[in-house]
Amino acid sequence: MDTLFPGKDKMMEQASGFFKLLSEPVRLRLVALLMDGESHCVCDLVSVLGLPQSTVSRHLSLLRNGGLVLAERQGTWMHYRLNPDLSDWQRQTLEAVRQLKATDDQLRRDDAALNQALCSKGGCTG
Amino acid sequence: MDTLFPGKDKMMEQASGFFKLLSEPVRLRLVALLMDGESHCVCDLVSVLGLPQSTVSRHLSLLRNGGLVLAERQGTWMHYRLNPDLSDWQRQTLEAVRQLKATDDQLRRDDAALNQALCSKGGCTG
DNA sequence: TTACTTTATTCGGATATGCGGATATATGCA
DNA sequence: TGCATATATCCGCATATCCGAATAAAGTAA
Repeated sequence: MDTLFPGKDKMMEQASGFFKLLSEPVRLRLVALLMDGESHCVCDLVSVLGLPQSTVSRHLSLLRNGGLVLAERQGTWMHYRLNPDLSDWQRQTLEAVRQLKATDDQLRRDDAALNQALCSKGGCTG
Repeated sequence: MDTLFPGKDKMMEQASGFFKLLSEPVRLRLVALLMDGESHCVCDLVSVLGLPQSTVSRHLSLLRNGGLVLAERQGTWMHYRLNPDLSDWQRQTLEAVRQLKATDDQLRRDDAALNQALCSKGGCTG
């Protein structure tokens, strides 16, 4: 079941579990990518991160399990997006991540790569 | 040297490392306690958390190593406090923790216990 | 059904993390 | 010096975490 927190108190567990989800570079990159408010399929995320599909899928599964993201099937594709119903302190933490994105090279590269990927698929300029 | 992040990219490492520090219940409780803006000796923190001194000291050492808290010797005692010079996104994250404190039973109990401990030492009502 | 695409899960192994008793260090004081 | 207090570190051990190739599962279309 991919634990990421076996059993502790209760709310503390939830709180530290939330931070634990963000404490892994791949997951932090994924969350940062999903902060554009859109849904994205696993394949796009895989191509942006440049990591094995199993790795990305596993981390997405953990994020989903922790309630940070939602998943929705659309045909063959699974689309992930941020969970809009987070608690206040969780939302505020994600705002901190948004601020981090402004200065972190890796996260900015990821963002650019995602836009690039979406362009070559759908056509960009709207 | 107590790793808590062996070697990765760079800023990402710092960012996820920051969240990793908060992802451990004991450390989260410590950070929450130190958010009163005061310095506290290890012994007080030990008595509040009700955990072995070695455990508390080890976690404080990790927090210090990660730049989240500062330590200052005062005679026999070592006083820990939050590092006031954090980056914006880090400060915002701590604000989220402050919000969490408002609703988390464990963290509130800790706060009460700390005040209690300080009272029986120094005299309270000031 | 078969073939193909996308995603999820399994598996073994390397590494990281947390624990807490025991011990080492540091400081203060007589 | 010797003793007491406070803190840091060491140590072995249990558990958690991560990786990524391989495989399974789910959907689509012929």
